[in-house]
Amino acid sequence: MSMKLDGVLSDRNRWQATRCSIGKAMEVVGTRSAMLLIREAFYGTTRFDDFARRVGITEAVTATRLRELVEVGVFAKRPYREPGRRTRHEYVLTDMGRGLLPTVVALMQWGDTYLQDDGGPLRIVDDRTGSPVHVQLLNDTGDEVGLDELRVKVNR
Amino acid sequence: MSMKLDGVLSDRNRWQATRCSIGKAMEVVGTRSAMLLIREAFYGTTRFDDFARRVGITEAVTATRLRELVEVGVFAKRPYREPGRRTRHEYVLTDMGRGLLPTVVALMQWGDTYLQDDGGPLRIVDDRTGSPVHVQLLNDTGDEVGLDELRVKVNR
DNA sequence: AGGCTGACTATGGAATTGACAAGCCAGTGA
DNA sequence: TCACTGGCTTGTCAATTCCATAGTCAGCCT
Repeated sequence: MSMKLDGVLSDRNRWQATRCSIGKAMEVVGTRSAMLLIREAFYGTTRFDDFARRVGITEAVTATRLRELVEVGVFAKRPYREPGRRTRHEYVLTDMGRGLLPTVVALMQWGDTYLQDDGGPLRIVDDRTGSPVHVQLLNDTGDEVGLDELRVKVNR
Repeated sequence: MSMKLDGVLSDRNRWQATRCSIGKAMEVVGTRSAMLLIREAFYGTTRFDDFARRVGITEAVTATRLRELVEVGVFAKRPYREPGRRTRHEYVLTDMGRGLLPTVVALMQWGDTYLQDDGGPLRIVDDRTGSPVHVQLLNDTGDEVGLDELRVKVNR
């Protein structure tokens, strides 16, 4: 009922997950506001006020979080000018930010399944086929892999 | 460069994500300690002391977090008795907890790619084939779907 | 009876997160 | 020139998260 630990990892008392990517990731996007801002960006939002209003957090929190996320490279801040308007900045996801798509969809899928009575308010589908989209663990040949078939190895 | 919003959702100013599953999920597992405890459970840890020591958080935090996670149903607390020992409790992931596997692996994969210099310390492989495991967004026919091909619909 | 161990609980303090409210500033548009 | 607006910044306050240290408690072992 758990992953298999390989070689030197097999005695869990003899190693520490000091550089754990999960821990590092949580320090960057491990707040509600950060995750919701990223969700909102996936929905197409790019402007400060829209972020604050649509996510439902204060402008102060929005400013702080966006600044941090720009700093680590999840968002890029780009100048833009609507005709007859002065220059403003928009916040767009970088490659790094877009790399969070599986995480965000996985979280949403989990929330839909276990925290909502009715499967959740929204559904994500493939625009071409209309079929529902879900997050899965796959091996190289495209087969789904379950928890019991996972093995943790030391990299390299 | 973002998801498509369907029908009534298409004007992002006319609706609010009040029951957003991502927000709800983040309130349950949106702390570093919660996510690391769940990671640790995937590695096979079940006992209080082991959780605290291996994750590297204090016993106080461990107790609080495990209590909350048992309450929401991510962990189950089960009595066990080793021969010649008194009864203790172990913490095991429920179905709900195991449902977080894609989220945890997605986070790890993202951290490995964008927050580590060398791809991260650990690697998860399929125990049967030895091939690396990764998280992907798939439609019903098993084809990968990118951000631009996603459509958000109202559930019903 | 007394010690040991695993599993907590309690206390205090620092840092982070977030709400609410107010203020500021650079252009437009009138 | 003056109000307005989008886009922030600042200030205050409460709650949460985390660390460190110390203490408790049940029952098994001797």
